[in-house]
Amino acid sequence: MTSPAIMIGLSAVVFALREGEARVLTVRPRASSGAPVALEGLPFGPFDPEGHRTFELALREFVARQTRFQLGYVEQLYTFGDKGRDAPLADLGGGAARVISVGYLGLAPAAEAAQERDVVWSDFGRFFPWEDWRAGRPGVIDTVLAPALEAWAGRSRGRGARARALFALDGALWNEERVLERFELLYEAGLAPEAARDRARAAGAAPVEATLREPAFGEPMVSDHRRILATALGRLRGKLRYRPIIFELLDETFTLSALQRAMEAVSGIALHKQNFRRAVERTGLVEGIGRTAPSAPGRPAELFRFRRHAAAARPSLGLSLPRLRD
Amino acid sequence: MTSPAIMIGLSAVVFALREGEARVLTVRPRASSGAPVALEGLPFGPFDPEGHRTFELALREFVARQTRFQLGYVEQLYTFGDKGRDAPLADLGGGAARVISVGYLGLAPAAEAAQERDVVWSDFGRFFPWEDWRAGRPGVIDTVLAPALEAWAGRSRGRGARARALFALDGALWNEERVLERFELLYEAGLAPEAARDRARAAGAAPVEATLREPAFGEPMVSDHRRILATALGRLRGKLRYRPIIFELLDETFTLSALQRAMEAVSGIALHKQNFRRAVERTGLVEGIGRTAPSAPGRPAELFRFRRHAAAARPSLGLSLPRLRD
DNA sequence: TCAAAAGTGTTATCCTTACACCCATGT
DNA sequence: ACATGGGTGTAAGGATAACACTTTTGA
Repeated sequence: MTSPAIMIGLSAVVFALREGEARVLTVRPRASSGAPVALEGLPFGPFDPEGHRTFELALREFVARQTRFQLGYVEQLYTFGDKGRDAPLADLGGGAARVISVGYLGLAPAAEAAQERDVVWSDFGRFFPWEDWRAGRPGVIDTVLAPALEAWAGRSRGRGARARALFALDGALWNEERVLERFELLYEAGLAPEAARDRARAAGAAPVEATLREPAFGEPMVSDHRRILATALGRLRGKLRYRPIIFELLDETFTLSALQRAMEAVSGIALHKQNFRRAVERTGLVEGIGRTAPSAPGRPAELFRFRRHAAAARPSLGLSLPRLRD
Repeated sequence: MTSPAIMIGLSAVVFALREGEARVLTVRPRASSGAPVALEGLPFGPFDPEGHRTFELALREFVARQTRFQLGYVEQLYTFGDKGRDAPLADLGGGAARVISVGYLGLAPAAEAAQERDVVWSDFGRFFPWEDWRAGRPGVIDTVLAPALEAWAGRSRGRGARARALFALDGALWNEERVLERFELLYEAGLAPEAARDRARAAGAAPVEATLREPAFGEPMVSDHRRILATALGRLRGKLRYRPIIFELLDETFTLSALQRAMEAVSGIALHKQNFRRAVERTGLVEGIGRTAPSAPGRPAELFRFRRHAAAARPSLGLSLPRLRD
């Protein structure tokens, strides 16, 4: 018997800011008939060992092809290889290939050219409604998630403790970086729609589409793309603190408020204005350019610029996230 | 024309403490004749998509088979897929397969069963002699590396600045986490023996063995294993600060000095005793157990234990690294 | 009694947090 | 003038870094 083929796929999580909000690039795949299918996914492409010298080059190329723009910052996230998760292009070549997908995080500057059809910028709140705490604790946590998780935990001490720590229940503190663990908990608890789909598929049943969906659990995505997205968001949030990475999302010049709004949009928490500014100043990562931003209601704000050479000297320096409220 | 096969390989960087020193598990491969070949490598095994449900299970299995012991903590590091790097098992199946290797970091407790022949614990100073600053700035940096890097940099401002920042030249501060960047710089500068080997291979020449080697550049390893090792060491050093991960390397009970020595061995820097202890206490991650360590020269030390449940509540809490000298 | 390692006290300084307040512009 | 957002001062508390010192054992 011959060993089954392995395919390598590349998945890209591309973040950018649009109108001050953090967005992800998603693709609405079309069935062969031309009709759009229900679920969105991440830009995804096969890795061709013949044509591609490195993963990163291959990724940049197919993202450019699918979305018509160039990525800036790119970093490898994780390689997903579990059996049992749904693999979108597994039967592309005719045989039943095992797909290993290498996930990448990409950051794009705010201003971007027009998109292709079927490639859209999606607010990530659609996929993780519980991750945005900028306007305070999201209601869905207490109204939907907490009861559902409690029911799942039952009398298991371990499950209960995990749920409480991850979703800030019973006075536990919110940790914005643990995006992946939260999603995995919801998956494990069977609350993520993907869990039911994968179970059905494993049992050999036809894929069940559009069962009644509770929006509080987030929109599902194709394959394990929501897991890859969660990995990317968690990684990016963690990196904000110790890499000057937020500037990859901003324009050449920006106001301090725009910088703060960008940090807030990505991290999902509200920041304390004065303390944030002081902390930014101390890092020496930005400098004022003596001009002010074009008209807006209120006092005009000074424009700043990222000091790339200062950052190169100390690449393990990010911005602190002074929380506004507890 | 048919697409060439892809093989997935798994590489393991397994760290443990032996006699207070940080060691890596390395394998001395044997040529088919039975004679040992020159270079060591990491434990490496092919991933069989048929037999293995997940990468991690496959990794644990083949490490157990090659080394006769079980891993504790395991985490994925990075997936290496560049063409041009040497791939050790590429011709196993007869054809010229492209090998993609998924690197893993594993941590093993100090006490371990006997090894197989050809599997040895190696001090990582052998591979990175410039990474151990516990006894002060390593001499090789100024005697060998600095001049060699300077010659390579020539009048290039960028190269010079990178070399100075990474190797703490001209008063720049040492950053113990940037292990990979330092190795990549040496590789790029052609100072790592692997660079010459890979160039020769790319040019179609027979592998050159045992050219005159400067020990200050570190012992080379098979394939790109030294790069994987550098990735692992850098990742582990970074993680010490924000995950209670050092305890994976210690016994059930340990003295505070042993804890400090472990942190020092991994991070490669000397720590300030009192400030380290105060910082450890503040975290609440350890508790005294009221007993003292068995006899040793000097005053007996109290034994401590890792408080696993305290760590579970705040998994993003590591130990600080208060430096002893600047 | 002395070497060796464990363990304690104390201070200056810096960073973080949390207040409350003033400034410049468009309408 | 006033709403709107930009920008500043200051003080308490905690963390860090840098000192030097005492304690308890085995040889």
